[in-house]
Amino acid sequence: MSSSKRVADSTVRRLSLYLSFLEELEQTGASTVSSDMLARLGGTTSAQVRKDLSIFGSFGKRGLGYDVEELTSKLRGILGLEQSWRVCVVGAGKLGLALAQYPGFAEKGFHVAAVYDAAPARIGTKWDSLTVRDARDLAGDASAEHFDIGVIAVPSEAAQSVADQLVAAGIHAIMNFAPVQIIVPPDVVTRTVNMALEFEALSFALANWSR
Amino acid sequence: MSSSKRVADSTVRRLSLYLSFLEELEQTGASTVSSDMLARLGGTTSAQVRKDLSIFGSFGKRGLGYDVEELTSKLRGILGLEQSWRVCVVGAGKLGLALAQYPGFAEKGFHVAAVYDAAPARIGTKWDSLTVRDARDLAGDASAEHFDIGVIAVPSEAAQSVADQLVAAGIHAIMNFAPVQIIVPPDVVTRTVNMALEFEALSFALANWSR
DNA sequence: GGATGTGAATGTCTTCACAGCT
DNA sequence: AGCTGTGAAGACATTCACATCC
Repeated sequence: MSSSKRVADSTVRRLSLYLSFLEELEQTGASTVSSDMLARLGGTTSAQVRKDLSIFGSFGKRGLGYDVEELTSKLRGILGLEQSWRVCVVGAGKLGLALAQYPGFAEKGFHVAAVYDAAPARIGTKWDSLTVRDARDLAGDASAEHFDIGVIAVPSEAAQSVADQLVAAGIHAIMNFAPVQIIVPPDVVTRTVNMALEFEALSFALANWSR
Repeated sequence: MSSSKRVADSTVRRLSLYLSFLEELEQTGASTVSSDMLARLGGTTSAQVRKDLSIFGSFGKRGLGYDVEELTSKLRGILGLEQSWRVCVVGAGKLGLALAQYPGFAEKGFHVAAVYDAAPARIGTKWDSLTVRDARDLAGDASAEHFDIGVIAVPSEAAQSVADQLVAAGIHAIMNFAPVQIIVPPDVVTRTVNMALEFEALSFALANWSR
């Protein structure tokens, strides 16, 4: 329960995966699921599944497994998906657009409340119900609109400066899509999704295929 | 050299990061760099940097550090970025489009050679110099065009089936952007970029902020 | 019987600290 | 003196294996 132990990143990722399987299972009408089943779907071991879940409590019944509906809801709670988060996207290029419009995003409770850009040509553009705002208004808007998550979808050169603005605006969680490392104060959480990095990892694997 | 030791994923990611810093440094004209400098830029420790590099050889000079140009080229070699890889993208939606057109992609040696889609409405569409092909031609084209990397940019439901087709076409490296786990034979490398997962990790951090 | 929850053992990655080269 | 390269120690994550409960 909101324990003080630091939870490993890999654990959180797996919990997310388990949740997505559980949501599929719910559709099929399955009422119960074993750690072994979840492990198979997620490419881990049953022991791993049980360890992951045991960090947060005892959700299963020995001899039976886990109740699909109950575990789903527990995981949603743990991952903070019961509530809806207010997201502001900075950078109204292709990526920003894709994010703001991606439907699976809103479904999971990530509500894109605003989009900002610095380029005059983009400011004022309408996307569905959103109008691209002037990036300079970010700090002012933030206090009233209380954004939870800031998304950086600008070119590398501008990324750190945007991060600084987001932090100054009181945002404590940043998702960074620019392929650079971002520096933030310790009370701000950052994740960087760096596609170049991912492709280079594939390249490495191919180049060293000879093992 | 091309040793048989398994290299940790986290190490490969950091090598990628170091490389991108080195490329920046080259611009500034710096001729030498210390592990401590690289560590600062990449958010690790100097010991970590040295360990990472030492897996592949001794590239530095004691008392001096690393030669920027030399290390850059070594890392390119290790990551397989000296050669250019032939990429085929399956799924001509927003994401596929963004990838095919992203300039930094070609710069790094990832050459998008073909784009496929199953929807008749999209087949034949032209993007720059690329024409969207019929997904059913994938297997046939592959033998002649020798794709190195396949990119899955289709909805979840279709992802596994596309993966199977890529594998059947003789492709050994797959980058998956669908938010599902993909199953492939052991001689095929996969990486999944799952944005939902990343956002849920942020959500988790926010929800457990109370530490 | 069947499957969970969990200490103990194992394995993997990171950090320390220092010898050794320039 | 300065900074690398690396064995040893430490921290962390995963797997084993079994007592425990349905």
